[in-house]
Amino acid sequence: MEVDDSNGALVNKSEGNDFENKGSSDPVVYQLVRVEGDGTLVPATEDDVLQFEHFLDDEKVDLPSIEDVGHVEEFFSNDCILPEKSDLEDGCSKLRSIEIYTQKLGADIEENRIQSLDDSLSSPSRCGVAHGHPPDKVITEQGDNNIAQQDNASTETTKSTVLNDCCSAEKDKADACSRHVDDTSTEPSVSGVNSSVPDFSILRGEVCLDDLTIRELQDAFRATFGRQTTVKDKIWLKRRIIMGLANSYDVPSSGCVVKDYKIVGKDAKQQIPNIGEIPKVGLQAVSLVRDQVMYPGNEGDSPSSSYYQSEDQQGSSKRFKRVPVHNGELQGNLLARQCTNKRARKPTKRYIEELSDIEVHDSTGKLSSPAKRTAHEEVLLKPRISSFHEAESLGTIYPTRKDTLGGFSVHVPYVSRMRRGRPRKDFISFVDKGPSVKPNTNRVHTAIGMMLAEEGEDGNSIRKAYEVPLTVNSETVHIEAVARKEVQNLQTKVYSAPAKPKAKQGLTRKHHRAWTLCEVVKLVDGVARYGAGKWSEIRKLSFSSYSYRTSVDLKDKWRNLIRATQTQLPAQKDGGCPRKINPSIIPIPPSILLRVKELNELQSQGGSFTAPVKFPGQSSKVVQGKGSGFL
DNA sequence: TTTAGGG
DNA sequence: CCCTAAA
Repeated sequence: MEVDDSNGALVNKSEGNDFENKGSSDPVVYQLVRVEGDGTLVPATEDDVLQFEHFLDDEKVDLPSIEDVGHVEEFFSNDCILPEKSDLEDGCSKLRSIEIYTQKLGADIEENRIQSLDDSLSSPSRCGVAHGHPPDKVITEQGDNNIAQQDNASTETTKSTVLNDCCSAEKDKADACSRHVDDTSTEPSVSGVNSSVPDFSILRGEVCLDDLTIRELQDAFRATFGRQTTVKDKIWLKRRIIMGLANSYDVPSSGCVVKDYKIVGKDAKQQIPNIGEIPKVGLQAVSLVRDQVMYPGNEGDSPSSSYYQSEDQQGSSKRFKRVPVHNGELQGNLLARQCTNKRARKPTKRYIEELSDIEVHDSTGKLSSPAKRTAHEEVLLKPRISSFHEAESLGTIYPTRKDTLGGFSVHVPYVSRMRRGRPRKDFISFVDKGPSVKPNTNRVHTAIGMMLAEEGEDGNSIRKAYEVPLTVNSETVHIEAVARKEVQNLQTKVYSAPAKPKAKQGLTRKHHRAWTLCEVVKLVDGVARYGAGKWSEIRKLSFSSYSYRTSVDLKDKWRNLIRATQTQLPAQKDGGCPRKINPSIIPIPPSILLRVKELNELQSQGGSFTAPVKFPGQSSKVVQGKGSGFL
């Protein structure tokens, strides 16, 4: 069931059992396990256990309400405990409770899922299944279930789960409508809302694809990959879905059951539980799943609930706090969090756009903003291949940074410099379909990347090359010219959207070039001659030989010089320089700084600009500065 | 395009 | 250095 992208985790491992109900007496114990990025299971640490412990306190007090589920979902999507069955002999009832709690969470999440589905109901064919079962009922029944389970557990230190095979009668209980929903979730998801007992078939990660119709398979495909498919080939669909679920390309096309990341034959279900893989922790068995719950998509709004977060433990633990928040508030909180995560920034127009984008999406009721925001955060935190799926499923495609060019594996959506405007559907599909679809383009892509990776003679070629197709750049070195062509090719091929001049992609950063004293002197000289602010003039006349210095650079440098005069000079007067002196950095000669200061004061206060007048005298000073032995 | 200014 | 807004 679990879709693991990069560093996430699979969800659970469970022995196949078909106990229909809680009456079962099969001894089951739960073990706390952390799922590492590579899919291996590691025994949970004390901290992990503690993290979940406080859930027990809340458990009976306030069960998550529908308003709460947004948060629950958030929690669930990040760090999940899911039941794991194994043959350990002893169990801790506390942790069992945790597991139970998770069950509730699962059910609640499902409720939420369906509710949001209902809210944003775009397809008339969908039914609000949640109506059939008021949340209270579900929760209550869950509670009953819990009690029974706990009793069982406390007496025999065993636990019976209510796991059902996905093809079992449990599923059949669902009416046609809910069935549809369930089917859509032939993949990582919590399901079985309308039944009083949580359907763990999905949680267990077992999926029967054989019984699905083409339409259902297509739904599952969409849920899995986040995009539509028109393929009607059942086998193909099955393969794709399973591949998507199992991250494997070696998949049989029929009779397959996705189980614990493994594809097993339908009949092989009863076979060997890979106990060996499960490190036994003294007490119990719970599988701690981080980062990886994918919610089944339903008619396009799937991505809204698919909610990946990759944050460190600290960040995740924050999420455990179950603060009852209304969805609206939740949005606000999350938004605020986003703001705090990002560097504080003045709300420029663009920023406002970004924010309002979220709002817009919210207003659609599709709840796509969380996912989008997630993508934002995630991208900033940790590049993950999965981002593409997210983005794709959102219908919003994030551009990637330069490292993209080497190949798909290094595509890193870079949101903060995100392309605005319409999503590049083509690009995503291109990415998704992989090299086989458009191998030519891919090769070109790579080739360009490699070519551009070579630094041009002035060190700016990379950047320029990328900018060229988008802006008009008069300076063109050879490599740039070639690159322009190719990149434009790419643009038309890959990004079918017309390249707006403004749609610059901050793919690369200009090669940093330390300012030499000579340059500084020229700059100061130029300022003295033409006046501060005439940067383009200074550049033309004084920096003609430094093609890599733009007028903006000059302006920035001058600003820095001004700052230096305001800080460095007094400090030098004080005598002691508290900071370590980096020998590789040549301090700007005080004489020059002094002149900068003079120029600045003169030009800023003087109002009427008379810089040229000062030129001769300053020039001589510069000579002095040069001769003062700083270089 | 250039300049000014925040990040 | 980057990114924008404004001129």
